[in-house]
Amino acid sequence: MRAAVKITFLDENGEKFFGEGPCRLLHAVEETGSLRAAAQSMGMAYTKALKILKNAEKALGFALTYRAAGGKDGGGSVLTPEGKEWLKRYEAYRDACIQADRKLYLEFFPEQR
Amino acid sequence: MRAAVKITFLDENGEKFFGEGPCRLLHAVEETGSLRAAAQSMGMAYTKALKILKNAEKALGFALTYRAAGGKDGGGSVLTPEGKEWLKRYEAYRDACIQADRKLYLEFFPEQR
DNA sequence: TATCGTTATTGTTTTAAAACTATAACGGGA
DNA sequence: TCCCGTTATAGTTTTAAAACAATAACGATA
Repeated sequence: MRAAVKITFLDENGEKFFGEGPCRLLHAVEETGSLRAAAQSMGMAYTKALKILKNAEKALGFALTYRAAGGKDGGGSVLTPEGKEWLKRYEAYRDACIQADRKLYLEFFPEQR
Repeated sequence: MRAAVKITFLDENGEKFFGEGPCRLLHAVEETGSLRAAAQSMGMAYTKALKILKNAEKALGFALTYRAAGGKDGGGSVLTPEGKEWLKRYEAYRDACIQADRKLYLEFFPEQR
């Protein structure tokens, strides 16, 4: 038995717009340079990946990725500077929460390992 | 914008078996004395409520409720002593996590609210 | 101007969770 | 022995999310 902690960001309407899914998606975009390839690498439909990004960018008020169609290789997607910064802060906060909650777990459930 | 933290307990197979839903359900059972009435008060199907309890009890290895059919009022459900104790510890741990994570939020996102 | 692999949009199909329905069994008490 | 409202179980129907499919537009390059 163990406890899992999940951090999710909500907009002013209480709607989720960022969590582990979008986080992993952004990393995949960084690695592949393409939203389509990123979605595919996660076993996610492209339409869903695009929806996730548009939704998050709308809530945040800035672009997480710069997406371009056309060009020599057909186009592609890259993280914006703001996107990189947001991703870093999200992960730092998430990890701090996980660490803090794990410590609390040992206090509240000392008999569990 | 705000961050929400969700605490979930997983069994050895990584399957969720306890979180806010089951927690609220147990409180409703305490208040109503009936699993059926508890489910109804939450707008939840009885079959789902029963499934939740059986699943959690199996993972924990002890009964959260004592359920009886028949008798003067048709029967009913009450929390076992172990169920009350588990509920109390879950809520205490959950609240400690929420408080710790809220404090961290102010550190990592000081410009928000 | 034709080609390429993207981004973007729309509509359909699958799928899995939840809700719903029906029915049996329980067991005190009238 | 019958009645009551509950627990318990099995099967069906709804519903919402996700996956899938099809198509248009983009724009640098040859």
